[in-house]
Amino acid sequence: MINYTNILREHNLKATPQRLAIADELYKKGHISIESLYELMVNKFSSISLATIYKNINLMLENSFIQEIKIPYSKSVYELTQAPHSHLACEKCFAVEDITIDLNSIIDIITKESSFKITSTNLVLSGICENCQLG
Amino acid sequence: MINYTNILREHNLKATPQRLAIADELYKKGHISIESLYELMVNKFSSISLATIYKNINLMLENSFIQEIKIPYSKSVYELTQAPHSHLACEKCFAVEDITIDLNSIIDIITKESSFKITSTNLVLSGICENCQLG
DNA sequence: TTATTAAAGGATAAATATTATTTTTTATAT
DNA sequence: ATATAAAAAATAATATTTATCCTTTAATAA
Repeated sequence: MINYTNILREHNLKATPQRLAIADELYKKGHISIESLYELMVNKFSSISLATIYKNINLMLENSFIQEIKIPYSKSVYELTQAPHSHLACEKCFAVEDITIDLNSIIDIITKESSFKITSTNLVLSGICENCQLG
Repeated sequence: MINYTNILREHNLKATPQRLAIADELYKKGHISIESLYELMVNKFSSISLATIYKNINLMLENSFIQEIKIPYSKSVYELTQAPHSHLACEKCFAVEDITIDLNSIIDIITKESSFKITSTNLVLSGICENCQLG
């Protein structure tokens, strides 16, 4: 179990128990939606407010402690900030997996062909995950 | 000016004046958010209801007449359904451009390396558009 | 054409989702 | 240990999206 106290502080976020719990859930689950996170947090802090979830998610986003991943035909999920990577989104069970894909060649081509200056990439590949292919 | 009557009907959508106007705006603007679309439509149909916008957008999505594009740190925009393609999103002026990128090699690699069955791709490249680089 | 009918639009209420406000509590630096 | 700025809790307020109900209309066929 990782202690996120210092990592939170490095992102200018006070290390409150609620935030440590959010970080811990994000670490354990990998990707969580707002509503799932709220349900998980209520188990740990019975009196936690939904507003606290939103305020923390927004602050964590602003301070780049977490990232939002927008999924087609589904709700956004959030993850701890890591090295840039892409995502696999299962259309059946809505699970989200990380995947590292080298997009540099694509960026190079676009940079040469157009005048658009790319600063970040967001790639979500939708389909059916291994588990759902079996069932 | 394209007449979308038949195209709407092919998607099992009645060709009402409101829908023809929505199609026309999507064609002209390329990508529009819900609120922008509502503003544009009020100019043409002063008594149009916001619910009509939502109902039509949802129906058009269900019938694949349009697509939703989820943009990082911004609101979704909608476009007429075309051949699959990717998007360039300007972080400054929030304009969205279409761009055709061949992602087949990437899909092939993932298909070989993992058990995930990819059915569609969603790539949004964020950055600064040509216009905003000048200003 | 006109009549019929299922569907769409308008108005508005209701439900969800998100943000703001106020007071109480707490993490952190001194 | 104390002071203080920030966070949490408890709402209230907004914003966004969907549902409802009644009226109007597009599509179909006689």
